[in-house]
Amino acid sequence: MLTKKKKRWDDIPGCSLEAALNVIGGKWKGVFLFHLLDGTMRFNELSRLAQGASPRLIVKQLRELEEDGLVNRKVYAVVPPKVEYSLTEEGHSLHNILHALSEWGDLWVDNHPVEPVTKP
Amino acid sequence: MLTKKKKRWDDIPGCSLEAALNVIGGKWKGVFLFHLLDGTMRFNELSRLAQGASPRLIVKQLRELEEDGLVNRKVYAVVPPKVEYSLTEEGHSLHNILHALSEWGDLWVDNHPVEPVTKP
DNA sequence: CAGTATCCCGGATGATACTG
DNA sequence: CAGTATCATCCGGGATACTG
Repeated sequence: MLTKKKKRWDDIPGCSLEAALNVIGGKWKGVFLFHLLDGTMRFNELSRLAQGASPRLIVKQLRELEEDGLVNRKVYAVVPPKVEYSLTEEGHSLHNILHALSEWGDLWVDNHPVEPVTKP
Repeated sequence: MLTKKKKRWDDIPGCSLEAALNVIGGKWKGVFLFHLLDGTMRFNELSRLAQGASPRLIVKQLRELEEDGLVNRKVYAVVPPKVEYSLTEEGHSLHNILHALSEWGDLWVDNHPVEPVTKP
């Protein structure tokens, strides 16, 4: 019998670049990974980063990052609950890429001012 | 009066990293950009890279890349039609990032073998 | 060759409410 | 605090056919 887990990158088109983007490209994944570079964070802190996102989505993104081996989830058996998220070694291996993306995005945003443009 | 163009990164959460991922994160954008690093390509060549994608999607991705200033589209007034796509300077500025992503993706895929796993 | 034009679906995301 | 549960929605993307 086969257990075939549905992976988001099942459809790898032979291109590892696609795989990479699938792993870090989720809605808030970049932001989470980037901020986790600085240390562990709790669920609430991450929530605050993802302004306006519902807990559901946040959990989903974090679970996927966990499944993909980029993030650790440590649950403390206390009440009220406490859960800490941190990067795995593999997660930290994204350090350079995440910073590069951030810097590139910075420049790009500068060079591509968001319209509106006032029209006479 | 204001003209407000709907941008895919309208919802920038203050994080330039998100912006970057939104720009290069489309289904085939990474692949297209990566291969365009090596030179200009025609529509058909790009289509072949995106195995199984419908022309509609391909056009859409290319148009977005064009709008975002990463890709040039040069139309030759000949018949049969000939259109060449190439990277702008801004597109080329992604060189390092694209290669880094590709390499990282390579490693990651190696370390995360796709199931299925045979179960006794 | 390099696209358009339609129709359509499913997964990704949102909103709201509830709980161990 | 850190989530689940449920319902609703949106739109990225697929399939197919047609054209200058």
